[in-house]
Amino acid sequence: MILDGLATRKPQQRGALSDLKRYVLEDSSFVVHDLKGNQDIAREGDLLLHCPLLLEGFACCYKILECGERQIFALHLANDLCNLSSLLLGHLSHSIGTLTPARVAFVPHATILDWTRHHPNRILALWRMTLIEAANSQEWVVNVGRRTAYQRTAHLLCEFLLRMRWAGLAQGLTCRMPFTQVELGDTLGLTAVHVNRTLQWLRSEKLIDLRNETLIVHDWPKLTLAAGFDPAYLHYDEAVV
Amino acid sequence: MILDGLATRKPQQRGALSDLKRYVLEDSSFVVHDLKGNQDIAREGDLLLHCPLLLEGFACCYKILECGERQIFALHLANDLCNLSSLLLGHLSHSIGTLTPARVAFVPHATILDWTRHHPNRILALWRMTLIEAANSQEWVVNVGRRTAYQRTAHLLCEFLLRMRWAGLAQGLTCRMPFTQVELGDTLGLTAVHVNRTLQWLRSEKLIDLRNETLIVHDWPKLTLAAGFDPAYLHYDEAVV
DNA sequence: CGGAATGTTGACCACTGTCAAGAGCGGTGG
DNA sequence: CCACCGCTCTTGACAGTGGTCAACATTCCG
Repeated sequence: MILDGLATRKPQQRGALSDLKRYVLEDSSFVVHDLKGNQDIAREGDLLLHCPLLLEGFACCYKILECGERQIFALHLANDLCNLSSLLLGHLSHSIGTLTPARVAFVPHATILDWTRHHPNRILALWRMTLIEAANSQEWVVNVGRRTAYQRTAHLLCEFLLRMRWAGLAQGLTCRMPFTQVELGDTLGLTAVHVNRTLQWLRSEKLIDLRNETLIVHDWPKLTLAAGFDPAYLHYDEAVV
Repeated sequence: MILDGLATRKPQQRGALSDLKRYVLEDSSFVVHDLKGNQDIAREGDLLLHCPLLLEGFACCYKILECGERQIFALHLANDLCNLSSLLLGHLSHSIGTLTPARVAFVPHATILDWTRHHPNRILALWRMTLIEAANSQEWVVNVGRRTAYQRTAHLLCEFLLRMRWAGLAQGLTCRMPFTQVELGDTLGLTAVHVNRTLQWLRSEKLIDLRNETLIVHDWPKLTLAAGFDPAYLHYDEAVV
């Protein structure tokens, strides 16, 4: 049943990521930065020696094209590890930036590697996390490649609400969503003007409300239907949280 | 320099994947299937107990929408391991299918896990491989989200030729590319009709030729320029091949 | 040789982008 | 406290990229 995903879930620590987070916070080798909105955490081409762990706020992964256009392909909520690829891959092939004021812990690679030492399962947990991110990007290709603006926008809202709920950051069908329409456009592969039109359409259909940085879903079943949303790709049950 | 990526490379075995392949072929626990074109290797929702290793031919990862449209988000050449996610993630969130007649070895998860036993670096090599795939999907989001049909098509051709070269499957600026325009459309998020128009445009600009299942690039610098192609996201230097 | 799949072309259309102007809103400084 | 400025949202007119549909050509293959 399509409502399954909305089943109440304990937002508490339940997996490897919270364990890693505890480990990191005990160690004192990380640095915390308070950033404003719209600031880069890391840039394409950078050679990172630490992984950004988002403690508060919202961040995203993006690329900028020659022509100056931006495409966001991943949103990060509080508690997300924003980039694990630098652990193994060398130069970043994308940028990472904040969308709102944010608090970011820069965790040295060495700390993460220490945490995995003698615990093969922990490596697998991190690997699993990157696999889930890959599945997310793949769904996003489908979204941008084959869905209309209306479906695509609905899809983003479904995904966002669900992730916020899982993170314990939603109340019922309501959650904070403090992004400008330009930022939503950069995520959806649309212009801000068209995001505006699409949101109004979704509102006029009584599916959602998105105002004052707050998302309210009025009709989850219809929204998921309109979006063609199937949360399987989020692999929540297997997530490391 | 943008031509760097074209530097001649030894296509031979040079990394973990060839090592894994050798290991697998010595073991006899895998099964080889000969498939026709357009056949599924695995379907969304399947619970795999083995990883498909493509020995010959071309395959792809894709999803089908409710409306029946297909989006391909990854192409696989001979020697590619088509899906590592089943090793850690349970039910497949996408389908895998052949594009041409193909020979596929189904390698039991256990065999792969055996191969990693006592070799932590091998786990990292596989993990790195999945990270590179994730970077590929991310670039593809940018492609589909922000580039025009013309740029996007040029980009696919750049990526494809480069990967074929690295796999030792190209001669100079020529390689096999036996896909229908419908399949290219499913990859590019375009209709077959528009793929046709776009390819003709690229041909009229003397950048490429794509006929008889053969891709010929006439002007690599102009093609990469038109595409805004930067091969960094392919992480070739770090690939496990 | 004949039928199916694929490629090609043209006419037409609509989804989404572009441009421009104005409204609302919050922050800052005089 | 008010004026002003900048950012975001909103709206409308218009344009163009890419989709749809349909017919026909070509290639492939049994």
